[in-house]
Amino acid sequence: MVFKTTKLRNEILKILRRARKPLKAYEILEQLRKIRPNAEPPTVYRVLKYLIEKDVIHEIAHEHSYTLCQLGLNNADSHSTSFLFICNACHDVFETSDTQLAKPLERICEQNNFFVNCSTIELLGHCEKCH
Amino acid sequence: MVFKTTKLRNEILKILRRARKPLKAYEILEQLRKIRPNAEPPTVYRVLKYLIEKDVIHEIAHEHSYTLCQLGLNNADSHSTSFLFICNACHDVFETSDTQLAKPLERICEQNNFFVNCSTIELLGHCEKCH
DNA sequence: ATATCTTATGTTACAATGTAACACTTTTAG
DNA sequence: CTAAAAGTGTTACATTGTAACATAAGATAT
Repeated sequence: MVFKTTKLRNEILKILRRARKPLKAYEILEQLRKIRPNAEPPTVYRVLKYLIEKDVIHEIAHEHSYTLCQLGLNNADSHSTSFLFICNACHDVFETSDTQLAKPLERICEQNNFFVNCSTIELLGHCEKCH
Repeated sequence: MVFKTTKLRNEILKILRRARKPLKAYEILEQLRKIRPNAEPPTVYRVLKYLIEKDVIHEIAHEHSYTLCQLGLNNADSHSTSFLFICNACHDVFETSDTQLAKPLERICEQNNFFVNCSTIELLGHCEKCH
């Protein structure tokens, strides 16, 4: 699975990197239009889809937002699992990873005859500040 | 956390039960209109929100759909974790639960000072048929 | 190097999903 | 019984995402 870089993809990655937090597709579009004034939604969504497939970014489904995978690992490193903590109050998201969950998760999938692609797990609740 | 039943809520629960699969909000609305012809989106979304809070149904964020919690347990039973297997190909969803993940998940949350509400975990991949 | 094929992007138009705000009704608690 | 709270009706709209077709850029073979 080769990752092919293009001008547009780099621009969007740069926007996500600069943001230091998850962005919504239309927030990315807004930024992108500063350098590409006639950008439209499909421009953004197509790149997002590609970057998700390549495990470069995560979709945060519960928040309709997108963020760089903050960890050095990607899913080639199948011995770790990514967790996204999503605060229902302030909507902060932060990512961590753990190596001890991989085995049991693998077992659960096997038991259920399921073949996981992406084991980024979204946990909903409250962060320390909002608790 | 008391669950209060009403006519409307029961109607929507019945629709979800009959469906035997996750439904989208507008699919629920469509069904509901057969008995409540002037139902509107907020009617559905408000009930869904309530039922999610009460852990009676799950939102399947990656699919924009909603399903009855198929398991006898709810989150009062904090010793088990729900998993939703979502097939990226046929979009089938099925639920299972596991008791061995609860402890390590708890640890991860504690280590990150995070207070989980809902630990229903969506796993994306392919089901046996589509693999 | 050029014709061809594939991948990426531009563009238009729209579909699908979800919510704010206010009115009205029903239920609950004192 | 009355006031407050919870639930529902209704309108209007905001947000999120995509289909479909056109054009451009990059890769491949001869």
